[in-house]
Amino acid sequence: MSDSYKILLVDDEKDILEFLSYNLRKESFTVRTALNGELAIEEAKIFKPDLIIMDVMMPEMDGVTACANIREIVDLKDVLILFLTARSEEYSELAGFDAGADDYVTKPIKPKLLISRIKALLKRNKKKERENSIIIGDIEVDKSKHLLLFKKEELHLARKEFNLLYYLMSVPGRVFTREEIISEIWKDAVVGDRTIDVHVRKIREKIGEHHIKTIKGIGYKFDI
Amino acid sequence: MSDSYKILLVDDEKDILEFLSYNLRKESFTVRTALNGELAIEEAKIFKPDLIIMDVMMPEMDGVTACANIREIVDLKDVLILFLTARSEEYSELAGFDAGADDYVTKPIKPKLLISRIKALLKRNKKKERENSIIIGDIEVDKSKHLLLFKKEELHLARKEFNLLYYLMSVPGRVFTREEIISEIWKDAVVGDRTIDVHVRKIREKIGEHHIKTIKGIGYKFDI
DNA sequence: TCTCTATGTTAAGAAATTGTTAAGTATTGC
DNA sequence: GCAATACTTAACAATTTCTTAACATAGAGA
Repeated sequence: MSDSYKILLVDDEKDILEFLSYNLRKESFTVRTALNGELAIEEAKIFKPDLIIMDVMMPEMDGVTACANIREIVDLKDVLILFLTARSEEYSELAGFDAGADDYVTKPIKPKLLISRIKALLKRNKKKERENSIIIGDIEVDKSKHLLLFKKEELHLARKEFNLLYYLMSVPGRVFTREEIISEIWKDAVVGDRTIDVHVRKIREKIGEHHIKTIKGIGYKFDI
Repeated sequence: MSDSYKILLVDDEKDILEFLSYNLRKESFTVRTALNGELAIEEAKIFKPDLIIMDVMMPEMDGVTACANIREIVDLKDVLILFLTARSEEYSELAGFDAGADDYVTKPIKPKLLISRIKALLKRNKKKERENSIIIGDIEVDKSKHLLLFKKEELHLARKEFNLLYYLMSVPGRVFTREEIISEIWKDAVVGDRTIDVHVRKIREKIGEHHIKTIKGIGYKFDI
């Protein structure tokens, strides 16, 4: 998996924390631990993990309560939460899902299974998040929102401009020929020679000159 | 559970279908069955179940493929899907979640466990559905009460206006195309070009101009 | 350096899209 | 069935987007 996901482990048994930490770090996750729900919340606020793996039964504050509390925190409301439960605790499962858990795994824990579950969870989540959005340097384009953020400022691009920028940014650094651009943005329509240039100019007006480079005789490319 | 949820059972072994049907009907679920993925899709289109319980390994079309296909069907994209897998098929689990499964249960099946899982799933889902109140900034819409609070003041929106606003607010910031809006609000009916605009205008009259943004050439979006 | 060609720039107006209004049609509740 | 409300349409206005044409400029190769 790409750039090291952060996982917060929460269990009151140190043996389990160590055992899981070892296995997760071996998979190159970044791991931190907490001994109960209360500590977990404090740690989560600072650590901002991608995933919290938490035992349901814990002293001080149990997993379900902790989970519900975490969901109230704006910064953490999208964090993934996976519960560990003893095989018999069927009740927990229900309560856990109600509190907003994303998955649960029954003890005794098989590391291999747990890791495949974790990867599945992270993958599902990633897919949702990044479907339409391209972020490069200080430029972010989101197709589903038709949004261009340039230095965190929202700018408006007309449809053709937006599609053109999005197309160029889809493979940064790659040169797109004029023919490719026309067949992507204008489909079958016939347009004059200067049309692309004018659109490029308008984009450059908004995000600066240097991001879209002209490759004379060939086409254009997006560069950082 | 309230008014009899509909469950579609899919397995190539008739014994299992009968065994599960019996147990589920005892819990007063409405049950139908299918013998493979292909038949399941056909049945699901008509039956519109709340939940599909499907074996991963099946002839004709396996569960994962069927699941992926079902997720493509608009009417069925929110149906719950629970997989049955042999204990050893760890692979299936991964593939299943990828294809959009909501849960899975390993064989051999313990009816009691399965039913508690089913209830948990349905409960989770119901909770989501019932949370049909959206609060964004000083605007609150509650679908079940057909209520619009704007700056704590109760305003009246006609049905189409309400549905349109609610739809746009369901994913704030996301642009909904005119086609999407029409197929959501008008279903199959054919309406003229200006109809949407007129409704948008009426909503804007009530909640102000800037919340619903026009993205020329694409559609509309709700923004804070 | 000169020349040729590809691209940059500008402004104008054509084209496309949406906004607005009012009137006509349909639906709903009583 | 009537009145009131909701919804749709059509005509036209307003706005934005897109393209073009004319000319300017830059860069590669002779």
